[in-house]
Amino acid sequence: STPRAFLALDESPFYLSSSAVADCSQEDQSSVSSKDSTVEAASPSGHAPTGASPEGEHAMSDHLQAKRARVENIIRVMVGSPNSRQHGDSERSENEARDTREAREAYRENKRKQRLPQHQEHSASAQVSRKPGSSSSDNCNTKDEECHKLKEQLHSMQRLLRHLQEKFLQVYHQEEAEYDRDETEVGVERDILEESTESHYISAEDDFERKNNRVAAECKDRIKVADYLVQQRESQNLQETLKQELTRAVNDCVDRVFKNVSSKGLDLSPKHTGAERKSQQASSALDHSQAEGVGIKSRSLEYYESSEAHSPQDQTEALSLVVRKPAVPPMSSVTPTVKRPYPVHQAPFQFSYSTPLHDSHILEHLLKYGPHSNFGGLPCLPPSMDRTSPDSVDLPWETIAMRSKVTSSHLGHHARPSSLGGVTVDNLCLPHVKIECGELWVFFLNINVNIQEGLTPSHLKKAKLMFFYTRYPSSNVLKTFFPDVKFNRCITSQLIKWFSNFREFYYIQMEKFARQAIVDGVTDIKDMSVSRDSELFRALNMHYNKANDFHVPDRFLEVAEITLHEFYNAISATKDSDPSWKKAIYKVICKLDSDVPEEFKTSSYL
DNA sequence: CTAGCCCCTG
DNA sequence: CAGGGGCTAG
Repeated sequence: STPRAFLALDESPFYLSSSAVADCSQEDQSSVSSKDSTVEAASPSGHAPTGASPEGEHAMSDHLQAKRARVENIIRVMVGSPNSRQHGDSERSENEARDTREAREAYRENKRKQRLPQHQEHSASAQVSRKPGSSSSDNCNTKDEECHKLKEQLHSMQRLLRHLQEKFLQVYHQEEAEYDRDETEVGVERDILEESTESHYISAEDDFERKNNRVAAECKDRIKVADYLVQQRESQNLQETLKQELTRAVNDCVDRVFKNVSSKGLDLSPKHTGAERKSQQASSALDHSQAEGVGIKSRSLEYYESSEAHSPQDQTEALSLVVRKPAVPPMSSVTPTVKRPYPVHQAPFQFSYSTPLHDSHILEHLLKYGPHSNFGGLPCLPPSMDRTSPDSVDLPWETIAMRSKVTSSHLGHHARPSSLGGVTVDNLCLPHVKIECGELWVFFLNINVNIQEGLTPSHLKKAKLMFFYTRYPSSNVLKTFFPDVKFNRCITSQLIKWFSNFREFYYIQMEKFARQAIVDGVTDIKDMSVSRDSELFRALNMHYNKANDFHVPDRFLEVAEITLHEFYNAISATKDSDPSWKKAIYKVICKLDSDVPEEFKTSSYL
């Protein structure tokens, strides 16, 4: 396996969190508590000795040994006392073991300090994760659990980053005397460090988002300074090695997360043309889910290099994320891909805005105003919708959160310990840390944001298809058939409004065709049937099933025919002179509702 | 009073 | 399709 330097001690949080993720089926408490004991047992035996003790390394190749020597050199410089790095190259191998032990000891010291607060952090995050929007519906519990796991992973990564930053700052403070830098700046930096460690160690009730915000901001600032200091060093070697060895680890870490996520179906593909989107929607169509049920899997394999088989359910759920917020025009000539400032080998995270939005804008905004500010200042985002609704203030964030919801759930259900587990800190590219840190933060914050979506275009599509079964759905029906929607007054009335609009169109068509039949001289009702190739059906199908990818139930044809007859009879009897003549018809039609098939209950049926 | 429906308008 | 006004039932 990959060589593990002292920094690999920080793996333990990752093994920890990945095991927690793997155990996601367990209830929250057990997984949280078991995970600590797992670390206790696995960390000392598994990583530190193999990586650091001289005895167990005979099998190690020369290349790895050289690499390890370089890393340990870094360690010595970063951890050891100033005089310990004064010795020449000849003494180096002699002192190597000792220095490594010192480093390990120093790190253990560090780790001991972290252990206690770690518990607090976990329990705190557990509480926080439970809080948002999970009270009402049952399926929220699993999501919360999954969110919780991911939060723990984020915590772990934060600890890793923090540790790295602290190491850099140690170097920084050592060099203070030598370089005699500006006092104020130094003070500021020290304050930042103290403040951050404090806030992270005693943040039992600290808000998770706020922590993230601060971590990202501090990370930004401190890494800038640290980067500068590293460049100041005499040893170019050290600088290069540091960069490579340190950042690649974080990159790796991020990549693993993203890779894992993308393999779970999150839309991470670098670009999606409109045609691709359309084909996605087509292939995700309803008729695949039950009766016809073809080609679901092929699509996922086509887009994602997943080693796991996707169940159809997984796939359909993931696909719902492809849809965009209703406030934004769904299709734009511009590909809504966010470009990254750095080329990355992994698929970039993609926000689905109709206007190109550089993620640095998002980051900048986040760092300034935090996650719960709205994005009104960003020109590419639609203005917040209903300002009077308390929920809508955060809408732009929920837009982002839409993606992360399924992400978290998939991670929770299928995370493989191997993929997220062995994150080694043997690769760092310092200039990249800043952006990776920020993106990582944004990514996890997305997951953390309350799972609280508005109605999306795919919800609308689903509602239209449901109309083939029920013209007058009750609120309860709506709630049960849109389980991925957090219902509030606003959302409910919007859904009801949708069906009201559907009915309106439906009845208008009925009246129109009934009158047309009368004009055409139809005398016998039997001449007015509604079949799939009749003009009336085509009009209706075009409205409710535009993609024509759903098999309209026969019952709908019957109901339509009955409705047409009702209108025909009423008009023939000149009842339409009564201003409320339609009410009688409505009363008839509302009794013709049938049950919506169970398949529609799938949270992201489309 | 609120929820829900209808109607009309943009 | 959303907003808004009018209306009704509970």
